[in-house]
Amino acid sequence: MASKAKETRFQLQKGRMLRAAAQCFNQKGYSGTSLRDVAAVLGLTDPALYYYVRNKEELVYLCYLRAAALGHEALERAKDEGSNGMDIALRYFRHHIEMMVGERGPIAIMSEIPSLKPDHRNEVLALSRRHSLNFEAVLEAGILDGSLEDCNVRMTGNAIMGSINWIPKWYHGDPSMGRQLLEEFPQILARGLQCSVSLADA
Amino acid sequence: MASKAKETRFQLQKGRMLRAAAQCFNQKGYSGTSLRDVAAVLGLTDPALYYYVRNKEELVYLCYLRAAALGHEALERAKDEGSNGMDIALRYFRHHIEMMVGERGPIAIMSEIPSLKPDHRNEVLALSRRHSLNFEAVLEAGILDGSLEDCNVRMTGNAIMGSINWIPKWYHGDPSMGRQLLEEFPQILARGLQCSVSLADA
DNA sequence: CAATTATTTTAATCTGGATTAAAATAATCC
DNA sequence: GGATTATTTTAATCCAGATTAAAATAATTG
Repeated sequence: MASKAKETRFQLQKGRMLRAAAQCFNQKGYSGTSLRDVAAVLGLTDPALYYYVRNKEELVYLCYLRAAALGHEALERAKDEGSNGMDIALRYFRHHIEMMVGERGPIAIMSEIPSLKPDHRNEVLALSRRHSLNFEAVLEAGILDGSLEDCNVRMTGNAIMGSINWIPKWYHGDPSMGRQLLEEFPQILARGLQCSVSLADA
Repeated sequence: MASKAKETRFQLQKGRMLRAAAQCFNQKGYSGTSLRDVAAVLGLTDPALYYYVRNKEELVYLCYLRAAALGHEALERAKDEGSNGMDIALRYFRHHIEMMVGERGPIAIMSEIPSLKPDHRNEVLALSRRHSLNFEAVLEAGILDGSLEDCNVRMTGNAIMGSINWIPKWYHGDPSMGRQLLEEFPQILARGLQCSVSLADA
C-alpha cells in the first residue's frame, strides 16, 4: 500500500489548495473568485478541485476551519509560553501575525460565514466565539495580575480582533511590509493594553 | 412639475435601499444576499430595485460610496471641531461610530471592492486611500503637537481602521451594545494612542 | 376627473460559474 | 512491464439569481 505516501501527497495538495483559496478570497473577494481562479493559482483546471472538496461551500468552510485552528494555535502557544497577561497577549499577537505573513499563511478573512450551510456555519461560529472568549480570559487574567490596564474586555477584545482580522485587507505579501508588520504591529496592539504602572518604568 | 417632491421621495427610497443593502451585506455576506433579500427588507420585489440602480454591482458601489462619504464626513467634522491630534482622533472615533450605530447606519463593510468594475473599484479605492492618508495626517499632527505618542502612523492607522471596520461583524443592532460601543469604544482606541505625558495627568 | 408621470409587479429570459460524467494521464505497486 | 490506483482533464449539464419586458398600480398634476 502506498497509503502513507499517498495520504501525504493528497494532504499536501489539499493544503496548497486551501492556501491558494485563502489568497484568492482575500484578494479578489468571495464572489469575485471562481473555482477557476483558485485552480489557476495551483496550475490546475477547476474540476480538479472536486477531487479534494465536495463543493465551493466546503472549500470556504475548510478555509475558515484552518483560520480558526491557526488562531487557536497561536493563542494556546502564547498561553503556554507566557508569564503574565500582557506577556501572553503580546506573544499571541506575534504568533498570529507570524501565521498570517509567514509560510503557513495566508489566512482567510471570515467574511462569508453567513453563506456557509447551517451546520458548518454553527461550527465555525462556535470556534470563533470560543477564541474570543479565550482571549478575553487572557485579558481578564492580565487585569488581575496587574500587567494590563483595567478595561471592558469584550470591547477591547473585539477591537484587537478587528485589527488583526483586517490585516489581509491591506497586507498583500509585500515582504518589507511583512517585516514591519511582524516587528511593529504587536507593539501597537499592546500599547492600548498597557497599564500606567508598566508604562511608568518604560 | 413635481420634480422637487419627486426627487425627495425618490432620494428617500434610494437612501432606504442603500441602508437595507448595507444591512444585508453585513449580516448575510455579499454572495449570501440576493436582490430579493434587499427588496424584502423594504417590502418590495427584486425588480423594483432596478428602478433605482442599474444592477447589483452598482448597488454595492453606491453602498461603498456612501460608506466612504460618511467616514470622510466624520473625520472632517472632527478636524473642524477638535483642537490637538488626540482630540481630533477621539472625536473622529465618536462620529464614525455614531454613524454606524445611529440613524444613518448601517455602513457597509467594504469586503467586495475587488468585485466592482474597474472604474468603480478605482474610485472607491482612491477614496479609501485618501481617508487613510487623511487620518494618518491627523496622527502625525498629534505626534508633533505632543498629544499622541510617537508611532508608525501607517501601521497605527491600519490597526485603528481595522478595529472600526470590523465593528459590523459583531454589532448587529442590539441597542444596549450600541450604547456601550458609543461610550467605550472610542476610549479604547484612544488609549492605544495616548502618550505618557497625557497619561500622567489622568 | 382625465391625463400624465412615477413606481412596482408579474412573468419571462439569460447567464456565468458551479457541478457532474466520462475519459485521459500519471503515479505506484507487485 | 502490466495492473491497479490516484489525479487531472475535457466536454457537457444545470441552476440560482440577475436581469429585462411588458403590464399594472399608485401618485401627481392641471
